[in-house]
Parts: sequence; C-alpha cells; structure tokens
Amino acid sequence: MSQAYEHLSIEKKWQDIWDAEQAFKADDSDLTKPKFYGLIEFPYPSGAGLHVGHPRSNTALDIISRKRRMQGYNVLYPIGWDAFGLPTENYAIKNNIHPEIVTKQNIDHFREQLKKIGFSFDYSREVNTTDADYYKWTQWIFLQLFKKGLAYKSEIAINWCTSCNVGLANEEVVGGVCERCGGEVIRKTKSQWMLRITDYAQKLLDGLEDVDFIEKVKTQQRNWIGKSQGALVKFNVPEYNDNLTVFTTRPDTLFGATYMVISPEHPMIDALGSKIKNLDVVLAYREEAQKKSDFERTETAKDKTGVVLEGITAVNPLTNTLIPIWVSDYVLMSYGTGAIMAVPAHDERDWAFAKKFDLPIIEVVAGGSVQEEAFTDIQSGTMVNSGFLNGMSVAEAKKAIIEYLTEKGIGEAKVNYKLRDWVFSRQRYWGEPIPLVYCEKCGWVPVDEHELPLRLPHTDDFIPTADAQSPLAKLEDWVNTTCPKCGGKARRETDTMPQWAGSSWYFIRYVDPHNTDVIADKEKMNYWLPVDWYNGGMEHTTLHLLYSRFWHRFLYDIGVVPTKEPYLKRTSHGMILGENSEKMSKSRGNVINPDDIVAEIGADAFRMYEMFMGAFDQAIPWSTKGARGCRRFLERVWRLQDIIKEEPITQERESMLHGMIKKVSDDIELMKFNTAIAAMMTYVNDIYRLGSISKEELKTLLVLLNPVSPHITEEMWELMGFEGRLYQTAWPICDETKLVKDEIEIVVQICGKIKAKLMVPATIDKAGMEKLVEENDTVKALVAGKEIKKIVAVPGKLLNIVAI
RNA sequence: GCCGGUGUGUUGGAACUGGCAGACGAGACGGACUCAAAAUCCGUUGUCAGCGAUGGCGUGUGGGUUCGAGUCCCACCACCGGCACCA
Repeated sequence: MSQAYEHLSIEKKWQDIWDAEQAFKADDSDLTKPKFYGLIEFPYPSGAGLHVGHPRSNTALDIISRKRRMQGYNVLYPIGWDAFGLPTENYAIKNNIHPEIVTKQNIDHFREQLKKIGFSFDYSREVNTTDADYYKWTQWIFLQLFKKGLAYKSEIAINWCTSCNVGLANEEVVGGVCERCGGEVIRKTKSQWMLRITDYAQKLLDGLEDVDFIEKVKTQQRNWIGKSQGALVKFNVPEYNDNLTVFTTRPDTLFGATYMVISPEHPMIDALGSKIKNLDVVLAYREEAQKKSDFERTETAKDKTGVVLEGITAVNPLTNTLIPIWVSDYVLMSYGTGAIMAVPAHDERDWAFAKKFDLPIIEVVAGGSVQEEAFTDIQSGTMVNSGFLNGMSVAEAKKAIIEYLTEKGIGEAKVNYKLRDWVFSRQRYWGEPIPLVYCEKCGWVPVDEHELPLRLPHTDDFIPTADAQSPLAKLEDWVNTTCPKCGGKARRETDTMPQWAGSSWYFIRYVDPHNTDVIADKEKMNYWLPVDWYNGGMEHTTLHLLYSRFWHRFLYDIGVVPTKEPYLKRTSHGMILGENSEKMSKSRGNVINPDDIVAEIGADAFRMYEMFMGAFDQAIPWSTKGARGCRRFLERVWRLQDIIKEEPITQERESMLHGMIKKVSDDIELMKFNTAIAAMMTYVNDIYRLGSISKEELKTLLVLLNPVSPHITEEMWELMGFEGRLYQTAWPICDETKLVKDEIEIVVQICGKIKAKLMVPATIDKAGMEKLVEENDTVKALVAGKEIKKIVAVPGKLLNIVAI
C-alpha cells in the first residue's frame, strides 16, 4: 500500500527543489532556440493579498508554459509588481506608514502566496514599478514622448474624482463614477500633462489586423477608438469674422440642414460677445451646462435643452438660406469641432431638438416619413430636394458633395476618432515623478537623461494640498531647482504619473531586467519580443491594453523595440464569482481566500479546480465542494501506485492512452482546460475499471497531468523511480495509428429514431453501410414489412433508413 | 438605442465540420466495509407512463430548412458584458 497523499510536505518539498535548481529560469545563453514568452498581468500587490481570481489567469498560462518547456521551448514566464497607486497611498495615509514599507510588505506576502501555488515563474526577473532602477526607464520613455511632442501640458476640463482628489483619464471614468473608488466625478479645469494617443488612433486600429486577439477585445478597442469618416463643412456667419466649421458624417444631407448647434463651451460665443442680443441668457445656459457632470448630462439625454443665438445667423452654403444657430449641451466641445449642422429629417437627435423647438424639417433622402420620425437609413434612400444631388443614392451623394465642397474650398473629407488624449498627471505622491522642470525663461525643460532616475523624494506627509496639488508641492527643497538649459531658477513638476505608466512597458523590461545602460538589450529584445501569449482581464481592454500598445508602437517608431505590436495573442479569463453567484467582495462576505483552500486540499487540487470549474472565458461561481472533487481525483491518481501490474498492452489500452494524449494536448492549446482534465479523469476511471495500470501508462499520465498539478506528479515520478525530473521530460506525442480500432460502433436509425447499435469493421465504406440493410439480421428485422424510401449512410457513424 | 456574449438535468458544465444530448465533476438516493461514523468502493440519478422489455416528451419561446437540429435560417423573450447626445 502506498503512503497517504500528504500534500503539505510534498508541495513544500518540490517548491524548494525548483527554487534550488532554478528550474524555470529563462535561458539567455542560446538565442537561437525556439522561444515562448507567456505573460500574465502583473499583480497590484494590495494589502488584501491574493484573490482566487489571480490564480485563474496565472494557472492557465502556467500550464501552457510548463507544456511548452516539455515541448522543447525556451520559455519566459515572468512575474513582477505593479506597485504604485492609490490604494497603497490611501492605506499609508490612514495608518501613517510610508507607502514604501507597505509596498514591500505586500509584495513579500504576494510572492509567498504565489510560490505556495507552485507557479513556474522565473523569479530572477522580477520587476517592481516602484523601484528607481525600473522607473528610471518609465521616466525615460516619458521624456522621449515629450521630445517628440507627444506629451503636452494643457489647461483642460478634466474628470475629477471628488473622493480620491485626483484627475482621471476618460478611460478611468466608468458610468460617470471613478473606476477605482466609485466616487463622484465632476468636470474640473486644471493644467494637466496629456499624451497624444490620438495621433496613434489609426496605427492602433491598423495594428489589430496583425494580431491574434480574441474578437471581443478587438471589437471593444475598435469601438473605443471610434473611427468615423465624414467631412468638414464651413458655414459663413456674417456677424462672425470667421466661418463656423462643422464635422458631419452625412455631408450628403447638407441641403436639409435647417439650423446649427454649437456646444456651450464653443469659443464663438466669446468672440461674438455682445453681438449676441441675448448674451446673458446664453451665458447663463453655459454656466448651467458646466455644472453638470458627464453623468448628469447623459442622464438627461432624451430631454433636449438649448437657447438660440439672437441676432446671429449662418448661411447654408448650398441653398444660401439663412439658418439660426442654437446652443445646446447635446453637442460636445470635445468631439469634432464642437459645432454641428442639424439635419432633423435624417438624424434622431436633431429631429428631437427640432420637434421641441419647432424648427423646420426638410426631407432630402426619400424613403421615410420625416414628419413622424427621423429617416436614418443610408442603404435604401434616394436624394431629393437636393439640387445636383437629386436621384443619387446616399453613397453617391456623399462622394459627389465632398468633391464639390473641396473644389469650392468650403469643405473637405475628414476622419474623426472618439478616442481622446490621455490625461497623464496625477496629483498624488505614490507615483513616478514627471521628470520636467519649469523655467520662466525656457518653459518646460526635460531633466537631463543622465540625471534619471528622478527619485521620488521621501516625505511623511502624503496628503494633497488644499488647492488639490500633489503632496510633492509641499517639498520646497525638492521643487526648487535650476533649469538644465539656462541654469536659472526653475521649479519641478510636482504631479506624478498615473498607475498605467509603469504597466505600459513592463513586458519589455522582463527581457533584460537588470540592464543599467539601456531599457533592454537589443539582441534579447529581438529574440524574446513580442510576447507570444498574453492573458488578462477584459476590464483592461481599453485601459492598460490600449495604453501599452500605444507606448510600444511609439517605441517602435523611434527604433527602440523591434516589433510594431507588443502582444501576438491575447486571451481573457472569466471572473470567479462567490458561491452565491455574486461578485466576490468583502461587503458581500463571499470572498474565498486561496491560502485556506491551498492549506486544506493542496495547491495541486486548487490549481486543477480553478481550471476544471468551467469554460475558461466565462464567469463561474466558486464551489468548495467542487474543489474537493478535484482533490478526490488526485487521491485516485495517487493510489494508482497500488495497482501497478506489468501486463501486455492491449489495443484497447493503447487507444485509451493515445486518445487521452490527443485530447489533453489539443484542449490545452484551446484553453479548454476543463475538458482536458475531464479526459484524464475518464482515463483514470477506465483504468480502475480494468483493474491495473502499467508503469509506462502511468508515466504518460503523470507527464500529461504535470502542468496542471505539478507537485504530486513530480513526487510520484520520483517514487516510481523514473529517470530525471518530470519537469524536464518530453511531452508525449499522440500516435494517431493507435487510435484506429478494428471494429467501431455505428447507430442504426429508422426515420431518425435510434433503433439499434452495431459493431462493424472500421474500414467500412458507404456502399458497405448500405449493404447492411440487406445483409445484417438486426437491420433486416427492423425494416421487415416496411417500404424503404431512402437510405442515408455516413460511414463509421450511422445508418438512417427512411421506411414506412 | 447600438455592438458583443449567454440560455442544456437538482447543480458547475460536456457535445468535433449538423449525426447516440447530458461526458467529467458536485449533490442526492441505495448498497458494501465498520460496533458506529468519516474516508473508500459498488450501483442508481432528465422527465412522464408501465411490474417489465419498452414507449412518449425533452437543450429559453414560436416557426422554418434537413433523412436527421443543442448546433443552420427567420422572428421573439430573458439575462450578462461593453459603448452611448460621438454629429
């Protein structure tokens, strides 16, 4: 009898051995070997410790990485810490502990937890975004962006979280509230560092064509970038010494433009000043609109408001009629030109506005009934009331009108994106200092690159100032400096970078984490980049994933990295819900702590259950009972030691074994871990039914199971006296010829109903199948006395006889 | 409103290019072992009718295509995720 399966001692033993043997160190010594770079999103080391969600992604890529090593690849599977950020800072403020200390404690805790689960990370390449040796390069990248004009300071209305006291990027505002804390977000005008991600909109869109991302991710990024093709059209406003330019995707409807609308923040209002007869009303409306947060604006989306500019009109350039100009907050200053031409007949918003304020609706595309509702179909309509466009389709009219406008100099084709520039400043302490100084004479001047890293100065006062400035602003000694250009007096930028900075390029640093001269060695980058497989959460699709693609593409453009895209393949895991099918959270009291599970059933069973619980990309409720089922399975595997017997390997056994090899190998590649594990369970069930297993069969099973449950398999490998370490053993290859059987079972149906099952030779063809109707007694009995109308024969599968 | 996804036993979920629905796990029930319990092992477990062999029904709803539909097509319902006054 085998000893009991003691997971605690076994797991500790092998984790120590792997550490001592540096089993999972990526090899930089031979850069010609086939490589595999697997990546998971490096964790934010929060005080709460590891969550059961982390291991889902980690285990999945751990399985793939372990399998790749066994397949002979040089594997890089690294880990690091995304450690700057608000939660740590808030914790530090609350408990009066320096964030540096908190961060170190949390990282140590996380590392210990991860090691206990047995991930095959190359810990020698750990990176930490709060390390000066690391953020030196984060700052360096920022300076390159600055030098190329992609970083600029702007006085803009930003999203301001009233609870974190910090500015937010558009991507960080979710449903009108702060993505991180759920606090109310208002508009606030502040001078902020911005990154011109919009310059990269087209490149980011095009890049999606060349990568293997799950379709969901591509679609979400495309929607977020939001490309739309249209035209700019200039409208003459006699009272204004400038034209009023609009962006429209429907230049074909220009003849139907019966009024214009500008956003409340539009500069034309200030330029016209008292020429607007009801200026006081207009300014009051502007003030009212500015008070609203974005959230309130969208909430009142259906009920349109607005005021007309009295005494001001615009000229429709095609009809030469005078049309009124309105101000309304449904037109956003931040998109297009902040002004639109309103075509109520063919746009739902304009239609609603026209109905409310009783403005004329002129049909220019026939096909609907525009007095009842806006007709927006662009496929079927024909142009009417549109002069030279009459009779054309919408597509033809679009082309013709753009040509006409261009020729006359009153318009041009134009592409617009919904994507906005990235607000890059944070008024907080725990982030990378922005390496710029402000000099009265020279303006914004970058810190000399040799001065990097610009270290975050030590302070115990992390609270933002009363006027919502970073705590760094209080450190006068640090702030006051000299201008690197002219040597005169200068002040440092006191805002810090957002959390997304450090995580936008960490996968590059993993390639060469200890390099002190360059961001990473060229040859190493040529070898390891791009990341072959990146798994992470859907919630990062329009944040981290887009930002890091932007930075990477920029680094490619300036010749720093060798590839346009950072990630070849992107997959995504589903969330793990609480046992009550609700999102896990402290307040709901349904949080499962991985430590408890690992202690009770072991890391091997925990890993297995995380993969077995359901489809990898779907949200699944946790079930501790289900997890215990995986533990039971591992015990059954363990006890296979007791039924080892050397017997001749029958065809049935060979077929079982190779069927499992194929299923497990294929399913892991497709991330169908649940069915891969089920195949191993089925195999073990069959083995117990047969009553014995040979050493060779057990050997193969251990190899296949190793990526999922590495400790128990390595222990059994040693107990069985197999050669070397299991983690260094080659992955088995399915011998397809072993799957072929002499006889196979087919199904006999009468009118689609299953009536019998027959064993037939595996080589049977269609004619042979059809002959069964006359030659096989079972089939003959089924059709006796019936008239056969049709015979459908699928060789090796089924025979369906239509007979009455 | 738009885009994407999902809907299968008591339950988590399987089902390759249309071909045996419910693999594998959980739970439940029955049995063996035990003084007893736990653990383990064996068996049963979609539903209705029948002692039974067997037969009817069954993959959100309603239609359709097909010898054959969970899978394909049309219409609809419910839930989840993303975007949303983007001109």
